[in-house]
Amino acid sequence: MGLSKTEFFSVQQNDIALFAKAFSHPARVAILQYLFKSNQCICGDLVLKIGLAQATISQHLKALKSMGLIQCSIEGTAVCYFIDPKNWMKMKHVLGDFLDQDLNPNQCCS
Amino acid sequence: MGLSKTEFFSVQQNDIALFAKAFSHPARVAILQYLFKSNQCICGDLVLKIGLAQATISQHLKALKSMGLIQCSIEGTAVCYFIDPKNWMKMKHVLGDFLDQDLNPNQCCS
DNA sequence: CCATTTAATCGTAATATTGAAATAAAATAA
DNA sequence: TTATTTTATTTCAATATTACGATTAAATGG
Repeated sequence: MGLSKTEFFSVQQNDIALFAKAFSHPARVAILQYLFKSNQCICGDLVLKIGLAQATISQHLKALKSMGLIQCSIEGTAVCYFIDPKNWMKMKHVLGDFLDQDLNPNQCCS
Repeated sequence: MGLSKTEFFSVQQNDIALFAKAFSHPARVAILQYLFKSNQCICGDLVLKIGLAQATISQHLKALKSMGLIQCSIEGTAVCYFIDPKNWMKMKHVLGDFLDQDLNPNQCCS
């Protein structure tokens, strides 16, 4: 039905899925990498850098902002975006704990 | 248009997005967590454990398999799924490098 | 052979995502 | 005020994802 049954899952499982969704589009990955490299940027920088339309970049920025991974401050006519360090760390822990699961050494399908 | 412009992005950026997409649904997170805990399982176990329909679980398993994160072996009428340790490690490195980016200590939006 | 068990696939409906043109909004500059 | 710059929003089209009932397929047991 196109609607995830989130009520079937734990808060942690839904959190992992939500953070992963933030990175599930290469444009959002590119935006975050650019923000890490340049420390901050405006929407127009990303339009030039990435090549997607302004409306599209703005939409991806809105998505990243609503997930809390980036913040912005208004500077005249420009809007300056930057990584939210606190939520980036939170995301790192949530996803890190999941990725760092180790395989059980027991034999499989015995 | 509903079609990601993958050609605008690097192989690495697309890889990160593809692996993240594997985790972007809580059912797939739950499946992987269960596989880590139990080492292996069959589709029917997950149907009971998670509560989604058999066809739905089967679809999520197919997605995880096509991304290389899990493998399976046929055991009579059952199909036994397990984590692919090699690709799990590869994914961990690809995503880990991205997540471990550090913030530049310089002042933002100066 | 036929029934049972288990999973994959097909078909379909509902919803979400992606992309961009057009427009609106908000701040500044002249 | 008017023009310019920059970004956000609206709207729409195309495609993808999620979910599940129904069916099919494949192996085993009787």
